[in-house]
Amino acid sequence: MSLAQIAGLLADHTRAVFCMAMLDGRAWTVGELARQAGVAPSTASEHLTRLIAGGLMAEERQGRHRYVRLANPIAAGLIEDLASYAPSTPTPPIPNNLRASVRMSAEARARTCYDHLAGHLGVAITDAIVNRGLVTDDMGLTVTDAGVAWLANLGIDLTSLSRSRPMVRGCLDWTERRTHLAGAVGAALCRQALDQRWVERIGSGRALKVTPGGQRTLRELLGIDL
Amino acid sequence: MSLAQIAGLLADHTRAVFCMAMLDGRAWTVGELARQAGVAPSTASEHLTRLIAGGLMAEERQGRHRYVRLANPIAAGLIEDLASYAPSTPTPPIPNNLRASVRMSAEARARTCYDHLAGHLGVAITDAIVNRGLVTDDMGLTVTDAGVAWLANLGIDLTSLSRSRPMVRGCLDWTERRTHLAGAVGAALCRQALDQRWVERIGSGRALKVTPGGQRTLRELLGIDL
DNA sequence: GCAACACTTCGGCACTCGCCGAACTATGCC
DNA sequence: GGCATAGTTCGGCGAGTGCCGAAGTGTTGC
Repeated sequence: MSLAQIAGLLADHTRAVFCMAMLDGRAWTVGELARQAGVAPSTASEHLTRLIAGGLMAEERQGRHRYVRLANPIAAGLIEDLASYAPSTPTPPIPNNLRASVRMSAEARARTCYDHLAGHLGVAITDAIVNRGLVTDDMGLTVTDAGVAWLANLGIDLTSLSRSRPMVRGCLDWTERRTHLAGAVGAALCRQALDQRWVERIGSGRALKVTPGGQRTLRELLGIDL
Repeated sequence: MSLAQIAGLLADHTRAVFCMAMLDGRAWTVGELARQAGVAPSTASEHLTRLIAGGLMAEERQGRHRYVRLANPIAAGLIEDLASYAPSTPTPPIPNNLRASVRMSAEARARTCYDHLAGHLGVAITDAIVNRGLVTDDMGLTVTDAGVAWLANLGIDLTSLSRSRPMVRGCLDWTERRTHLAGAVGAALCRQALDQRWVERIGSGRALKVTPGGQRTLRELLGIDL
């Protein structure tokens, strides 16, 4: 596998849609992805076979379903990096029925994006963190000293986080069309939010709901009123 | 520009060769790159126009020359990330005359690769650092606690380094066909090596020579005998 | 066993893309 | 001015790629 071949895997519109969809960290079936991208299942199947052969995705077969997800966090980071370098306006999928519409509005409020928080909640948290000077945005996002202290206060120790990925990175939010916080700190905050029950998963998807305790905590910590 | 379009820029073998060449951080002319990749100047010219239009490269015209270099460190990081995800064996360029041959063997000994150390020296330092347990290589390179202390002793404070890029990352060395140390720590070490005169630039290229003082220091710090 | 379903394989079509050489423009050197 | 050099533009060729629908495989549920 050469650089050109890896890039070639991401250089197709349909495969790129697959990758962006799978950035939520979940495993998708062939049919779901085909619908998401608007192509025939046969086409989707062939694309996924290539993505898996290239090591970007991993599969898990269960009965007549083939679940596909991103192979590892490094692959996810690669796709996030490329996506954030492309100053495109991502197009949100258009819900084609009532159930999809309800799910989408739930996801627009709060959801996970691979391993961090996205949606209105994710952007609100990011805004608050930047406005309070915990993270600055000159020449790429960077945690400030105040931010290090703030995170330590939450029980998140920067030095114990993975040093093989950026501490903070912007990730484009396709419902808000704004940047939300990704990277090691974004992931740690998301883990914290789930562990401390600031948010809870709705069903099995990526949608989240903020608990009453979470609303209180977010107001105290960051002055966020949802 | 969409994810697929950015990836498409890197998805061609010839353009990938251009990118890898420019990872040394220098500005190259169209003709140099054409020779490097083994294509006609007309082909190279078209490729470079596309890379520049896509924002990955920047150009600077001087007389009848058109110098092209990576647009910014983010683009360089993107290419490094993709390259390190692809476990390929990069092909070193073949020198076609004596002067090129001399320059290449100097570069094979020690050179810069974008903002860190490469060549025999870069790999030797990386090996020593890994062997001494300052950096581990399970699931992506990571600085150990011992490594944090060792770097602090050198005057490199991890918490003051850019938090918007990985602390350590592997970067494939095409003369050694091995991995050398990149990322924020790789860059800091390179800066240190130049500031403290462990190494000096030979001429205006990317080749470096190790000073007598540098040899002593490397032996004391890492047990490296060159 | 049979029907419904999820997925895969295959053949074929349309299209794009990379490449070259030839002709052309612009610059530098004498 | 005249010639060599660096780079660009263009037409055309061949290879590769994405797409689909039809047919086939394997699983689930009745």
